[in-house]
Amino acid sequence: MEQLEVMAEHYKMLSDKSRLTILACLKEREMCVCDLVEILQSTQPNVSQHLRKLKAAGLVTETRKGQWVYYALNVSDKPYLEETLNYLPSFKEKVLQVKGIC
Amino acid sequence: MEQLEVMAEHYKMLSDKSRLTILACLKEREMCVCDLVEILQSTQPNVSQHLRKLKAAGLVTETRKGQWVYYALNVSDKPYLEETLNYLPSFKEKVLQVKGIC
DNA sequence: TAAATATATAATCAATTACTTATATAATCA
DNA sequence: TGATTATATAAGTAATTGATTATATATTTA
Repeated sequence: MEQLEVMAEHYKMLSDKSRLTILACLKEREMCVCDLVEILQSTQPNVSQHLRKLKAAGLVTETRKGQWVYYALNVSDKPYLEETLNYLPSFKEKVLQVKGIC
Repeated sequence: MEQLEVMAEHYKMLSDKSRLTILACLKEREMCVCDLVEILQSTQPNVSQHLRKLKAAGLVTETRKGQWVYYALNVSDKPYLEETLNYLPSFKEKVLQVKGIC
């Protein structure tokens, strides 16, 4: 797939409020699904499906840790994404609030 | 509308290959619809509709010059877009090729 | 091993999307 | 003024999207 198509696919990942929120949270630290369900105030399948898309597009990586699956941001090789994500509003506070729930 | 929603809407404008191409061209200079139809190898209504969306989202401005309507990039007040658009491949050559057709 | 917890997947559905074709509007020119 | 050129709008359509509900899988713990 050519460069513009890849970029378009990546930007599509940023074109949804839920996914932007997920990415903003993952900027703070890696998080498990239930953390994100809590922050997004959404359902587990909904969050899982957004994470699946982000993973398929290569924007996040997945690591199972026992019962939990942690997702981490993976944009260091995509500078046009990394830069633009720096402009997302901070979710530091909300991320701190769910710290330790899981 | 809140910040994340606005950003999501803007990124949605970048999530389509045709619109990314249009934006890459407008980085070079303002262009009329028929210029862009030529470069995109698409139809006039198709290009017009993409431009309408870009205009509605505030990413381009429109100026009629006689018979032609010129569109120009309008992202200087959206730094998270301006930066990321710098990573688009250059369309300088293709833009030069259509110069003077209209 | 059975129950509980965390996550993934599948099916469904309403809404949105990009494109096409046809037509309307606007400006220029003969 | 009528024809031509440039652009916009509208209607139709197939494909995609995000969300929901139901169910399956995987891991831990009692």
